Amino acid sequence: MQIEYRLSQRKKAILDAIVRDYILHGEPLGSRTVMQRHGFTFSPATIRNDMADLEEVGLLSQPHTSAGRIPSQKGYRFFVDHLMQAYVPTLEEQQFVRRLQQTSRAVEAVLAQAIRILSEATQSIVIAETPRSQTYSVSRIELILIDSTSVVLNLLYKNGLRRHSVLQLPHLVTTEALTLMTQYLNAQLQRFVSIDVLFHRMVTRPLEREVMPYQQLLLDTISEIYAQVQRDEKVFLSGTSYLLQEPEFQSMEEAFPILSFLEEERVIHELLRSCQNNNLQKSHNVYCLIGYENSYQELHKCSFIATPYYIDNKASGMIAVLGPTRMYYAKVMALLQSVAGNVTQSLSELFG
Amino acid sequence: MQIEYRLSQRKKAILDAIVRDYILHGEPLGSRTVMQRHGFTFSPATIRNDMADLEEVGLLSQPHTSAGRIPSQKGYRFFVDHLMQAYVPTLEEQQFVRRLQQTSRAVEAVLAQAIRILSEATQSIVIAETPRSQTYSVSRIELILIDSTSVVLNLLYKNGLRRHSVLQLPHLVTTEALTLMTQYLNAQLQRFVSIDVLFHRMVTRPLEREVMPYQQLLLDTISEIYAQVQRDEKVFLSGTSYLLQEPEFQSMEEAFPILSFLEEERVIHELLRSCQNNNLQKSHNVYCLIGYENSYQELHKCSFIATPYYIDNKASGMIAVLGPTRMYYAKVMALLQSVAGNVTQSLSELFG
DNA sequence: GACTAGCACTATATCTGATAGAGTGCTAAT
DNA sequence: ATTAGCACTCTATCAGATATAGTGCTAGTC
Repeated sequence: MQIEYRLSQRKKAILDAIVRDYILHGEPLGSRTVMQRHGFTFSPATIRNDMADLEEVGLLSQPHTSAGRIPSQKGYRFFVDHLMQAYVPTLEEQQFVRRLQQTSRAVEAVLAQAIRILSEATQSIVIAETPRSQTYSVSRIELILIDSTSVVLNLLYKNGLRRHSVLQLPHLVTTEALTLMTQYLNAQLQRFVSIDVLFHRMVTRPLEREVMPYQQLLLDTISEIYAQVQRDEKVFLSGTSYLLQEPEFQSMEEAFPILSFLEEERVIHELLRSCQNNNLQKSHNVYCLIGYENSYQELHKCSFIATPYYIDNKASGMIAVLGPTRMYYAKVMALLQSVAGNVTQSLSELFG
Repeated sequence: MQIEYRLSQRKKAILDAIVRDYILHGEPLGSRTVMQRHGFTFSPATIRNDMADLEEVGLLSQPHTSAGRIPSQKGYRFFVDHLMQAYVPTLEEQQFVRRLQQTSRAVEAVLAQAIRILSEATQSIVIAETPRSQTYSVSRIELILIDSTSVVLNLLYKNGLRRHSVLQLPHLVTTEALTLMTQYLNAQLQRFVSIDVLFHRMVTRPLEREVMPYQQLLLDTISEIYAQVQRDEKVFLSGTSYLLQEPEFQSMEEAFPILSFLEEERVIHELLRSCQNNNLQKSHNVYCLIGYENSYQELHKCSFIATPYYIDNKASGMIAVLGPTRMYYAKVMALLQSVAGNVTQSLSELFG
């Protein structure tokens, strides 16, 4: 992705000016305008020549012959990688984003509020996922019988957090069976460290002889636990309607596929996960997919900026901004990081 | 709302034809077209005169002088109330809608699937709310201590359902305190029947002397229980992007306010509840708000069709379809009722 | 009196051509 | 290497012409 271009300082300056200006105004830039608006001392003709060169290497493009130039997707990429200056949020923005501080006690509520704030601040679509189950590693499982088919599942995490929930089992359970299962599951957990691994082992391999009588019950239980741990994995969306305010998405042919795409929770999940799984390079400390770099065809006219939030020093889930490729990258990246930082902090207080 | 018009049979037939045709094709109808497409034996001139009369009483309108007529919102209302024939779903539709039958065990999953099916079948936005807390009436509360600050809350409902959840209390609790509280709460519940009433009494009036030592704990507990019961009240949305496929919502000025409106969960809740609260007249057995009849200004160009689903013979929550006023009312109403019926059935099996 | 044929009238949509404006590319001069 | 100048190109916009779809009204018919 990172292509090297040998560009003169002047060409870089021109490209930089065009990208910044286009992001702001959304209109193709002619050579005269570039000169006037950005205080260049060369003549328009010089700029024209440079622009022609920049177009040749694919960093700029022209909607039609007699229009000005606009950045190509490669142009945005070069800008983000080599030209972009960090954005310093205004005081208002800082305060606005910091409203997250005093928060409620549920992870979901923190995230819901965070994406709302961020989508309002950036006037873009914001996506977040709840913490992935792998990130809290379970240190102990406790099962407490409350009636013949319900048990309290008490998960103790390495980070000190504990979470209770109630399992509804399909069979009758006895206290003895439960005690045995608890011991067995904890012993297994010691060996295999994570619920995910444990679950997959238990459903694919035969069980030890001593617990064979409880085989069905045990499998049901671990499945319920696993489901419980997975169930909470949700996706939050905010600000989808902002997309319609962008001039490039005014017409329904452009907007419809994207809004449809966002209705598929499963796919959004995939997208959020793909960043970390594919070991994507970070730009300015965030994951950044510009246009075609995104493997989802529906998002080829969008840019996607994502960064994780942390629980217990582990990247636990993603927060992402989705907007047109003509996006105020510097600002979005700054505010996104700021909000993700606040989320990390809120959650660590919550789990501390 | 129900205005009486004295219309000749012929005028009714013409209005009926125009509304049905416009719903299908979306284009204004001229007198000739009405005659040809709907097999009228009168001449266009006659139809023209009738159309002029229908316009005069406000049932039709004309986009501009030399265009055909389209139904006004009053026209749709008259159509729905007096002209519309019930729609009989095709076999495919019946099968499609019936896919809900084999369902999962969670209320949320049933609703999520139901609105997805319905929005696909009607190609419209569909909204549903989770069952309102009042509708399950709680017959007994059980509290079981599992560690010093967590208790299992076991709610037994009159309909036989039981729901477990875990409360996280802000203070330490002892077994004795818990026993006392359980007794007290159940006694109160006997008197005041519903959790809502009980909660509101407890927070607004002084407590009995015998439980005064536990005042704070008791208030925290009832608040947590109430919050627990309320927390589940969510809104599900499906098919928002279908709105953009309607010709009347192609331009972002039209579509944006509606999509923004739908991002406010709170307001949707209000809307869904307002139907039953305001004791709205039903048309064809469903609630139906056409255009301006809706009190939310953002929805003045939409029609809203809603019907409750039932748990334990009580209307427990709403399912609704939102679309343009130019909506295939008969079909939407039929499919909506069919899906709502299936939801009622699925939930009653779940709770049986 | 209810209906209809005929016609003048009107508004929109669509096409055409003309014009202005913005911007380019190229050439020749500095 | 840079720039001034100029011919060229494409788009947007406007005016005018035309076709089309529809109406309303009048006068005549059953």
